[in-house]
Amino acid sequence: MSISERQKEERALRKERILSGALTVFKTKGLDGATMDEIAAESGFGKATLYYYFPSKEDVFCGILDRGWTQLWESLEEDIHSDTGPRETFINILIKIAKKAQQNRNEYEFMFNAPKAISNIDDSDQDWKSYQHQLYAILKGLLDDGISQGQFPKLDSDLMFKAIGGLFVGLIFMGEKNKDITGGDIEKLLNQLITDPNQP
Amino acid sequence: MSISERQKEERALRKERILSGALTVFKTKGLDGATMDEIAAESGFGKATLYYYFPSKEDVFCGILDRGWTQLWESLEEDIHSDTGPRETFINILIKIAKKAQQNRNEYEFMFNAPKAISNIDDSDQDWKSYQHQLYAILKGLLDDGISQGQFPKLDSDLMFKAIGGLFVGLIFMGEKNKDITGGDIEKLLNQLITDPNQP
DNA sequence: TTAATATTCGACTATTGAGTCGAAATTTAG
DNA sequence: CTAAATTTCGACTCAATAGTCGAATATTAA
Repeated sequence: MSISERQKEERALRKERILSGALTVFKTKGLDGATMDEIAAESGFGKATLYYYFPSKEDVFCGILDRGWTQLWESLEEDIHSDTGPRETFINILIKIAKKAQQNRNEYEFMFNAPKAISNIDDSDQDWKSYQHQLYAILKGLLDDGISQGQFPKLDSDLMFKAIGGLFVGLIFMGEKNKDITGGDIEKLLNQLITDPNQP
Repeated sequence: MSISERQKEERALRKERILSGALTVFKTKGLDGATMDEIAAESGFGKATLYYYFPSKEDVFCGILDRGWTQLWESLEEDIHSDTGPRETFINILIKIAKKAQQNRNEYEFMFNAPKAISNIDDSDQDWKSYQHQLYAILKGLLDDGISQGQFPKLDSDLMFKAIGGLFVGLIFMGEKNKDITGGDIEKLLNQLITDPNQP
């Protein structure tokens, strides 16, 4: 008579609920401004209950990142393993991330910005970090291949990666306005700004 | 027998010392992680002395931003008022900022990233904010002009501004490596990535 | 029904850190 | 030299908040 499947699911659902509440509070109050009391109130539990599901505030925090990066990674796998050329794959992935980021802006803003604001004892033994690194490695690889195949301007790929990464983050997250950027906009921008030397 | 000129200067110097110490602590501990005790220790004063020079922690914080944005603004004025075309002026300014950012990386990282981490009662009555806005307005204007003169790709200038802003920040601040990007690199990247339709 | 198990929670504790206080040391000016 | 003004500071207060405790409630399984 161990825990039933349904019990597991409900527990997971409650965890989700807490993570959502936490995200809301983090968004409005910032990482340190958010208190466990507020998160508890927002998610509809007593504070002590939070600690029944998560051992610490930091674990709530990492829970959000884990969920986000895992989901993102999974949703990208088909694109990653497609057999289109590096340039197309690269751009497809960026567009897909952009779309997901627009649908869940708070979550993605958190995923992309929050980690910088930590200096804790997380010697990269966090799940989300491995997903993040894998994704970055894939993108870097596509960029390298694309450059060597002449599909991108011939530039140092590290530099290019930084530039595109920054460009991308700026595009999605900069500015208060929520005038939605369409997938088309992003595609156009990427194609305009990252010129393909083969297409004159 | 009011305060002498020398006294004023020394006081300003002590303030500088405190700001530098604060910057060091902010860099290692983060905005909220940094304590006034640490800042005091780092800058070589007792804590109470800090409060003799700055009324609150937030004022220390804003002091750094004020100093940074004011200096940056002043150092850019000649470029802003030069009579080169919009594209060239635009790129010159970016290159200049990049160079300054490399010389004072901590300060500039703080200037560009820290403000996001605040949600306080600073209804834009801060000096630094006005300098920041002015600078952004100038850049936006140059971009608009450049686009209408056909010196940039024909794209929505808001979008373009976000993209270039992000690209720039990514280029300077992303990645842990401190392999210095040369001014030449940046110029090359800007010219490669932001293609000039007139130069085929 | 009943006992074990799982879940919930408000009140409490313990720590941390911003800002204050009043007194001491130093500098200035006459 | 002396008194006023300036500068310095360690010790203290006080509020905020992460995390704990033990008891209460709800659910499950037999």
